[in-house]
Amino acid sequence: MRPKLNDVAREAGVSSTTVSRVINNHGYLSEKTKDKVFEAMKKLNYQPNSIARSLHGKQTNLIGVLFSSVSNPFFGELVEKIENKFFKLGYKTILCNSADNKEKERVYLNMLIANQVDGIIAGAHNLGIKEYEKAGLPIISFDRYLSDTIPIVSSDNYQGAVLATQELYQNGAKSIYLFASSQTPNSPTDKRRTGYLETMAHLNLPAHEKVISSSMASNVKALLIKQILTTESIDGIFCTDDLTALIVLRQAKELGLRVPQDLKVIGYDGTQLIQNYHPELTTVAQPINDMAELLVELLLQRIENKKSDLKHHYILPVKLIRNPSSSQFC
Amino acid sequence: MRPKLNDVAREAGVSSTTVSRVINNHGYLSEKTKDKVFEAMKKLNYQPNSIARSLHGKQTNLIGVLFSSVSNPFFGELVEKIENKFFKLGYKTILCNSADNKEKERVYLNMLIANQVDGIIAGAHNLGIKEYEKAGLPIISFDRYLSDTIPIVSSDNYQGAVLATQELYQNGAKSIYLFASSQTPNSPTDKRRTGYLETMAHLNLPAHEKVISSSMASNVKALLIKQILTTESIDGIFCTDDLTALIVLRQAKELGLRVPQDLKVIGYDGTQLIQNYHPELTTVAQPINDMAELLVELLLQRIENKKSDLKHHYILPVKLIRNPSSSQFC
DNA sequence: TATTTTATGACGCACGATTGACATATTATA
DNA sequence: TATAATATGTCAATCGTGCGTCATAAAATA
Repeated sequence: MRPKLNDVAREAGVSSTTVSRVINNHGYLSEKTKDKVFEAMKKLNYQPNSIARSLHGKQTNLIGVLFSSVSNPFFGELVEKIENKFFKLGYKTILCNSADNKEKERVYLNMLIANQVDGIIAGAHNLGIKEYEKAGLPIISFDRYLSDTIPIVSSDNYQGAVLATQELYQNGAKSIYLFASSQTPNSPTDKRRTGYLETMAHLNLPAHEKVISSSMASNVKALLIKQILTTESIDGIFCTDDLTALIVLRQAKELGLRVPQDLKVIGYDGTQLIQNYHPELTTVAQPINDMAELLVELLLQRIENKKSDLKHHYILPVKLIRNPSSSQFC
Repeated sequence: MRPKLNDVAREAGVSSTTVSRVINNHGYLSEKTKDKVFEAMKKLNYQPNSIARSLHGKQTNLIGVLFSSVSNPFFGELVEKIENKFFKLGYKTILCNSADNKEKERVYLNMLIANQVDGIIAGAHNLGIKEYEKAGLPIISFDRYLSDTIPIVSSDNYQGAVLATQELYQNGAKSIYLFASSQTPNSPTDKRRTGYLETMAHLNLPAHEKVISSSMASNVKALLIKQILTTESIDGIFCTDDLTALIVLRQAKELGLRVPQDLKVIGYDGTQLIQNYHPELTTVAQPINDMAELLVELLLQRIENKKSDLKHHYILPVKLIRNPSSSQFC
């Protein structure tokens, strides 16, 4: 049996009240008793039961972090940053991978409520608004509209798409395609789409969109992309995520297309993984660290002061990362 | 205020005892009252407070999952699988990224104890054995020895190294190097090292080891690797992780070395990410899903039956994944 | 009709820690 | 010395649920 507060009291030869006071640094305490208590705690290897504390007080210091999948490097890196920052502030992170499954997301949400988490970072969005609202918890959303009262943190998807499209154009591409990973309105990809479309219109170039669904297996993606590359006349592609861009590069290579001479490719996300292991890929980097920082900060503000009025949408700037070796693509 | 059991009772017009009975399906209950109660629960959007339940009962249904970093794709994929499997069984996962920081790992461990987790999957190992032992909790270790009482799950690191080395040899490599990501005894990398060394000895070939520390920044790694490739005469490299292998491939390309004619490279881990986006890399794939499955299953056995005698070491088979396009490397 | 089974309520303790109200010492200060 | 500040103890309530014990009543069965 794990030692309890009373055991520590007995060991230290003081009352349980005193032990509690020492732990919470509450009221008058002499150095002597403090030392005695700490020593007893150490000797018994005592850890206050935070379940019991949570039941009494209000906070559990638990945060629910809900994303579709940490095996996607972008989310993996984001979640890691979030987890780190919360940890430094004394919060623990319950990880939830919804796998883009509505039912799973609902069950997770209820579980988080049942576990009295202090707040939620929502990065998986298949549920309706109501479900999140009825949670009655501080929530910050990553990159998607949930409701008018739930703040959103995202990078500047629109501007990122503009940058990407312009970059392709300025490097000589004329037949520029968009390879989008989804078609959901309200999704970040959709704003990237808008940015692309408007830039193309501005440049008086015809837009071409292809959906490379993120739910497809990568070999299916590869096949589809290969087919598109052979059928259509393309000299520039803006992929709404880096992993798709990698497939494009590979298929282009297999088809004997020279990059960047014949085909220019630009990705999106700019994870550390891509920057480290695929520096050849020009990409629009989201400020993963800054976004994590802001998500955490805003959620804490909401937790500490429910009515603190936050802006509804926080948009952080993106950064174009060019292939370092010359100004070329790939 | 979140509704409590009493509120549901009032709403349903029954006693709180009855509500508790309905929730826990305990004792005699008529369909009528059950329905009334469920309806009231739905109406009030009631979720039993699992904090309170945990305090009363024994289990919290929380599992601590302690790894160094989920932003590493291998751990990301493993953690995701683990989380999924636990979720299906009604357990929640507290994610801890120790970042290979001893102090952080210790704080995390204490935090998990304080939170009364039912058990721990330990995949970050910088602490001494004692700290884990004094936790007095069911623990299963991933890939490293912690103590005689803590079971280990790992893939067959030795055999994987043998396979890798033999593969290089059978494809004509004679001057085969080991690029190891660390030098820690007891670590999985060390068993891969042993496998390499013994195979080389068996083949009557001289062994060459280089440490490419995982703590190095990737551009530093790249520089170091480039330097090794230019200085030494190498025609085969066994990297103890895939990401390092990717750097090797890139540097080889930059140096004009033809792969696989001039240099054969083989990696280790075989994540879905690598298989999907770098099918050209021959690698030794660890059975990520099976390992996750086993870790979860063993921990649950320990939780349900403390004294259940498990084997001390479970070694799962690895699989060589060759570049599908012909039998070539890269 | 007598007895068992089924269905519900009322009550209270337990889980482990926090906290406030009071009481009582021991020091320190006026 | 009288008063205040400091230091500790006792006691009890509280957080939300689970569950055992009793009691009671209706329905089902003997």
